[in-house]
Amino acid sequence: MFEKFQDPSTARTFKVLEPDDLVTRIADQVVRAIGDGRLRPGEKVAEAKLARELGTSRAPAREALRLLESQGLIVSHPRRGFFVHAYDSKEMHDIYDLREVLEIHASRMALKRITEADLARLEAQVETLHRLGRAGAAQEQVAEDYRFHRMLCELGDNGQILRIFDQLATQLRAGIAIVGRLYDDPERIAASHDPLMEAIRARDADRLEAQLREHLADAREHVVALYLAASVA
Amino acid sequence: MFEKFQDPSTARTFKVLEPDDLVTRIADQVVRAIGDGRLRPGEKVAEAKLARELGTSRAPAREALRLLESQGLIVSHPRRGFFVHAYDSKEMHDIYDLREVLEIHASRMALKRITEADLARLEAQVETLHRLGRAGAAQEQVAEDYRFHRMLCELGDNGQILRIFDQLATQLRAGIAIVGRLYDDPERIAASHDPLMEAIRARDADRLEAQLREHLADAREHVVALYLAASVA
DNA sequence: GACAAATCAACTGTCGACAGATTGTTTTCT
DNA sequence: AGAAAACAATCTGTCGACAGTTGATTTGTC
Repeated sequence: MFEKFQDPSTARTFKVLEPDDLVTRIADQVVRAIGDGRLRPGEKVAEAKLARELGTSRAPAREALRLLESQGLIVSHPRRGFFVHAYDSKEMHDIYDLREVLEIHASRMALKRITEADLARLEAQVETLHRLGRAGAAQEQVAEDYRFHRMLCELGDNGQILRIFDQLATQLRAGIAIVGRLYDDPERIAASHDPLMEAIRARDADRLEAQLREHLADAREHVVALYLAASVA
Repeated sequence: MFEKFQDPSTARTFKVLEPDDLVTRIADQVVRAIGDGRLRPGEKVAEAKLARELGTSRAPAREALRLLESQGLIVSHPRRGFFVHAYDSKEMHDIYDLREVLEIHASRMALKRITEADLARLEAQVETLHRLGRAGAAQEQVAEDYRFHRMLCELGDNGQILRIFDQLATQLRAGIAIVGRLYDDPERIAASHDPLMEAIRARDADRLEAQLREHLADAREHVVALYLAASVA
């Protein structure tokens, strides 16, 4: 359900043909609905209604909701149904806190083994951010921003960390979309990645850690504030 | 499905009555089966067969497997079924690596706010470990060991980290049970927690970090080695 | 008019069924 | 005998159905 953030580095001649995975597609619909505000935090997501609207039976709809529940985006109350997780500020804070820890650890590992080719890919990604920044394409920039950070985690070469990163990313989507709509300065966002790249290029782990902390603290502030505003409104 | 590791600190007069959650109970059965070797890593877990044997319909069996999949204990190949995740040594290493990062971070946070009452609870838990060690009750000691580490994470007061810790714990159960059977010196295990407690009592974060690294490296070594032995055998 | 009981529509948990896919086995052909 | 093809058994993905709940609405009582 997360194609945008998936690994583009695996060089294959042919793409693996996924049998149309109904569950994944339904989950994707729900994530999207939450992302663009059709589903508000706290709102009920009835599996029966969801299935009816999508023209499927309840079984796959239910599975999709369970999947999202396991990622934290949905919560369920037995016999009562599924609801969009309404994060409070503490929870949003916790998510970013965890993200910070993971990303710093992964990137430290990454610096130990990063190749020139990896560096080039990261540079290219930052360049993409700048391009989207100049174009003012905030929505897409958010996705590419995540991709940059995901690449960094990937280079850390720990599958579990990558798995959790993706879970966090899913949870943050609710906030991301909002931020994407409201961020006023995409060029600043792009520019904020330059110091990270410098530290990476210099292979200076301590500097990178410091920069990441700053970078993420900034993102956290924006997302938390805007997410909460959207929840209440 | 994880009662043993759940938070015992929440003081309630009455326990919340969970409606008999079939899914949870089925998942628990599967975890247990993996834990005590009835299901081997890599083995197929057919939802149809599982449902038949448990006397339920396929729907809840399927959901239980999906749940475990989201925790990483089960993997699924579309249209082919579910299988017990056969971890390789790299994956086991990754799990412990992540666990180390999380636990160190959580316990650093914990030290900042730990109260005398918390300290007493931790001490009591270590005492339990010693008691079980002297009794040679390896199996139960493993569970209580986890509980100690979970308490530490809990004191870090980050719900996300706790959530991930539980996911990791589920994944490690496969290895845990084996270790529980094979560990030769439960008293040594218990004793290995003493230096941790000392660092905590002294509120010395750096010392605690060093001790945790050592402590976990030790556990990792045992679990990885024994898990792999069991997979091949 | 406010509150409690009765009513009702919609939903969840679970089930059994069916079509198509997959795997393992038997049969057929070379 | 060995490879290929046909077959059988089993399983997955999806569906529609039914009973028991839940939350909302209406009705009835003071």
